[in-house]
Amino acid sequence: MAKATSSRPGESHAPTMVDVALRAGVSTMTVSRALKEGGRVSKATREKIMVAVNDLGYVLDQSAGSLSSRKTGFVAAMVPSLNNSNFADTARGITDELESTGLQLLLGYTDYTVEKEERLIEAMLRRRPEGIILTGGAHTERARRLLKNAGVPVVETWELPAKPIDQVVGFSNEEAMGLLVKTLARKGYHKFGYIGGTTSRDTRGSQRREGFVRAIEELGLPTGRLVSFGVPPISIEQGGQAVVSMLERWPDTEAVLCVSDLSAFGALMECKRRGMRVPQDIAIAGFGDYEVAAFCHPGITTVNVDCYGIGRQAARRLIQIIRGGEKKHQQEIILTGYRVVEREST
Amino acid sequence: MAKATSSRPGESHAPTMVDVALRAGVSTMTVSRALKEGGRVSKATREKIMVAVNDLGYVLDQSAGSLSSRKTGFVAAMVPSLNNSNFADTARGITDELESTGLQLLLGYTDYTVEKEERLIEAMLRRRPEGIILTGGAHTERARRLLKNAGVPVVETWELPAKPIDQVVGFSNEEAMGLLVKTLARKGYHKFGYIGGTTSRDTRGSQRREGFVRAIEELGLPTGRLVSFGVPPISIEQGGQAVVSMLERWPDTEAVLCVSDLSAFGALMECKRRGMRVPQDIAIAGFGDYEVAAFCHPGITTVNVDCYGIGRQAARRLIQIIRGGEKKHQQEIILTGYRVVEREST
DNA sequence: GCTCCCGGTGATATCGATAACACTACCGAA
DNA sequence: TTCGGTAGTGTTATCGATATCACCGGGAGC
Repeated sequence: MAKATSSRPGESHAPTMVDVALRAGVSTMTVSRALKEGGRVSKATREKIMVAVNDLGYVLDQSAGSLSSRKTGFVAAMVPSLNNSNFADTARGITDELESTGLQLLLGYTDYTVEKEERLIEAMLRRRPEGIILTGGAHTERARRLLKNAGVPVVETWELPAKPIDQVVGFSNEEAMGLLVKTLARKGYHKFGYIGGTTSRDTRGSQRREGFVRAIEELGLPTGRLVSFGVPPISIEQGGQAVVSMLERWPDTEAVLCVSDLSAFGALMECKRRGMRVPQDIAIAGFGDYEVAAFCHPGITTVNVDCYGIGRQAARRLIQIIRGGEKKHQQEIILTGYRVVEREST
Repeated sequence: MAKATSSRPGESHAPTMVDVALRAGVSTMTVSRALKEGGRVSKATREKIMVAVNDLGYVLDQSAGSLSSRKTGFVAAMVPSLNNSNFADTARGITDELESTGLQLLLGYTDYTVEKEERLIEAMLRRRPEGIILTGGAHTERARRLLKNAGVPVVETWELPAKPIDQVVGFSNEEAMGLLVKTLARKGYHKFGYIGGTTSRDTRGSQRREGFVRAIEELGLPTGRLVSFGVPPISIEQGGQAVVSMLERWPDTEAVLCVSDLSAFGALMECKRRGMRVPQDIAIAGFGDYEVAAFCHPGITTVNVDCYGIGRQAARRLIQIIRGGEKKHQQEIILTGYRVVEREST
């Protein structure tokens, strides 16, 4: 019999499992089992319990549950920004993959800084997540230490870090941008310019820029046409301003590659506003294959990245490790695809 | 003295407060106080404790903390979609407002359905959030019951529900769309068309449509030019397809109003692709003032909504209630602003 | 007929923190 | 001197669930 440590009739605090157990005439342990997936409880008992649960409007308290089971059911994920549709897709991929597993996402955004990321990691770790998903491979030393101590699987995404913490799901931004350059060079473009943000906060942006520079050098094309404008993530408006600056300094530029589709779109609109023909007068390409790139006029050539897939695969890998119970799991590096999408802007 | 219920040397599970207390030579209670904001602990003791915390790499376990303090520090928020920059802004507003308070956001997306919202609410309630933020006023009966039982403050946002659950932070979508119609009518447009999604899943979309219809009727303008296309949220591509359908059925339409800027952008691009001049041949307006509307060419006339402010104010109101400890708080309805932004597309 | 095993259930001991209260110095005011 | 007040600390009792082990009855296998 369950102990009668229940609510006094007058007071109405939220019902607990004890209340349910009393009402159904069973022990709390049986209630606990009935509310779980694989709980071995007879059909009759389960029904009694469900009736009691509905009558009382009982909702399981997972805070208490996680304490005793030592499983919180949380997965923490950090993205640079919630407003970037690429990362929003990744977040959606994570959520969708987690949905069937009963794991819940703790989502935070770092605003593209490792300092905020560090604080966020610390806050998240207080919730004892069973796995952690990060964007990129740049972290503070302290963040690395915290993650190591936490002893939970970590997935870095969207890049191929030189010194991975644990798991990786991503692609080489450098190679992807290099592929874009080569694709356009093959079409006959010769004088390439690059538009990106000013600082190195956005490591993916820096890698794309490096990929651009290296590809240009390898192909023996004119170098040096690099415009840095605005703190990442560089906006549509800043893309427009940057292309103006590009044309002032190097008016004969034939093709402008941008760190993202948003800046490319801004550049495109600014060129059209100035009466330039795209791609006849100037070709423009972006990165990320945002929806706007496909449906603006002319459509923007870009690099499509499997954002949603990155999220799903990162989550899937975490689930494997968490549910697999591998004590010492293998490091795994999962490459995700990308491809150049050629449209009318080049 | 603290009891010595600590880890055996060989095994290395994560350190607990007991480990810290032992190492610092104090009780766990003192450690707990030292790690809290307003904890009254002597400077010397706090320093000893901090040394121990760093040595051990200790991180507070909030799961355990919330159980005993009966405060989880969670706020749950549900938005229709993570990929919509308007809602992303709201989510950012919530996060930013919560940041300084130590409250943490549990974010979920409903995919524009009340059924998924209901499941999400149930899942969130298991985490015992101290407050809940919803988008819109349409919920299942069961969801309403769950929320009532939970006994925590609830904020509905982005609309003015006819039957509010508790707090409200939003505006009238109907009036906002009506204002847009009247503004354009004043410029001389006469034959108005409307483009929106097919179902009523998107209640804000339905309200905007109603606002459109009512304004047209009040002004005595030609009615009936309504195109429904695609399941909300209607995409850029669908906006383009919808405007084609509009022009086929009512070729003399002078101004097309769209449920959102994305569909307006799609419509705009499709018109340009077909060689139409905007606004001379056809005027186009959207809703939401997305970044793309401001920087595409021509810029799209739209209704600016304070998305970020909705998030901040919703969170602020929750914090007031939570921290204020008002047992029976007042219902409050906070109106957020909107304004028509006229650009070249009309 | 006797084990053995297994489905179904209950009792007990935690999980890791904090609330609440108790206690000790030590201060200044009456 | 005595008393109240306060800063700093410790002790104890939970918070609400679940892991674990124990127990019981009945069918299968010999």
